[in-house]
Amino acid sequence: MRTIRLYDTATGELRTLEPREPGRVGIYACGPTVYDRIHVGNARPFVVFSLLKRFLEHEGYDVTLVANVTDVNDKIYDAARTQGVGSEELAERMTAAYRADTDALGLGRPDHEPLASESIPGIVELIAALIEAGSAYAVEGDVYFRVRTDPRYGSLSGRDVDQMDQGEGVEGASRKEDPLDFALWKAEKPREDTAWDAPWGRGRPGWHVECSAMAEAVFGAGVDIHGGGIDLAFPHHENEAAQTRCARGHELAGIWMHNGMLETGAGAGGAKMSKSIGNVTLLPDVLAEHGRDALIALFVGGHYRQPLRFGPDPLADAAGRVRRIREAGRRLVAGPSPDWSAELLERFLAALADDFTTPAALAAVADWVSEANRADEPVGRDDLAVMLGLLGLEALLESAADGPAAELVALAEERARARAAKDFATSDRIRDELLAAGWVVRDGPDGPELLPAP
RNA sequence: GGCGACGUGGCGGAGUGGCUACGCAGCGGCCUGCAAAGCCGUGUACACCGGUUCGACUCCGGUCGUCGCCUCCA
Repeated sequence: MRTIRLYDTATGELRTLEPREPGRVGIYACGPTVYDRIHVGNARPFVVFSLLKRFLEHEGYDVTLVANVTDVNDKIYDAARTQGVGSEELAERMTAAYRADTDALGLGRPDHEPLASESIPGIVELIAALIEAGSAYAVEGDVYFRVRTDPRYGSLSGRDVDQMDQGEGVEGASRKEDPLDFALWKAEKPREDTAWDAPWGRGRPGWHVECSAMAEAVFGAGVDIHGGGIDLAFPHHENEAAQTRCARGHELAGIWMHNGMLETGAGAGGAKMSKSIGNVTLLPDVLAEHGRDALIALFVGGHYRQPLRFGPDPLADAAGRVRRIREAGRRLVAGPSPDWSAELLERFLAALADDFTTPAALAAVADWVSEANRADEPVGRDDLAVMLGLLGLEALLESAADGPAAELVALAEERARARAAKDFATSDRIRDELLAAGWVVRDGPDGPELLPAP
């Protein structure tokens, strides 16, 4: 196994991955709150952590990836009320949509996808432990986390508790001992249609506590990598970390790994893609219009920690990259790759081992493609298949499922005859007809062939 | 205001104290009846100002600017 280094948000530096249990890596990635279809920004962590899992497995680790779904939340109550449906019904429908949308990315599923609504016993137990430890208190059916009992609070996101904005949240402000405190449990309210019994009263969990509970349900005492979007670092992950620390006496995560945001708009800087801003593009729409390969190529074309410009132009760039790789793939043969490939494969893997730098890995792929295109001998595809597989682009080596219809083949043959007779007017006319039917004619040394039009 | 990330060639985007990243687009050429695909060649790039150094795009300080978080957010 090579040394793998990842940037840890908590320490602000690259750290060597040293799993708690040798050979096994646990990853917990925060998933979406399901009150609507997910947008492409939500897809980034799904892609990043799915691909990280592939790489770690390639390096010989046994990897368990957990990505939760938040299905109990104020937003869900609000959306359900607006639509006049039950919140459970909406959450179930949107969870199914989330699964379908991420399935379409073609990266497989995480090993576990716990739901908050199915994790209540563990959540209640964790809250009880916090109350027992003096780090939480019940007030009128709510339970709040006592932030100042955690001396390390703020260490993940680099904040000083005493300098934090003391702005009062509207909710529960009068019941909190300290404005910094946050809700672990919220007492049932008249217009909410899901609630569970708990020792301090009927209600439902706060957002942050579910992740601490679900992570320990799968991994026990801590997880090697805990991740999600950088916008979750505070307060969500900070609060998760505090809960686990105060209830269990150990850190929740070894390495905190956060992906950057998608940005929209042209020019220098953009605006974060966000449901609250309303500049979102739904994942299924992107997949339908541009295909999953272009989207994944766009994602791996940037470093996961950096903000990524999203829009038609970046997608078109990515599509161009995809096209070139696919073209090269058409000329490859099955079997081991030539000697020159080893160095490029190593460069590729080293790039991933160095804070999962997929753009540098992709550069190795590009160089591999150039080398293969230059080769006079048939080139074996094995190493390229490994690299593309680790980037989630294995489909680029698959040939088109269906060939052209019989009448188009006949047309192409007619054109070949015209061309042989140097009747170029006819052959060019037929070529246009074929193009209109969605097929490009390419006259190669072995005769013409029909390819799906881009 | 506080904290964090960052400012690289037309666009996107890695990286490094002295040596071609890479992709897309462009230009010239080869190949082709013409295309397409491919190949070859081609770009005074590193926000600004100081400092350290034999040498900085790369280190240090400052300035300006962008983005994120500080409220739900991947």
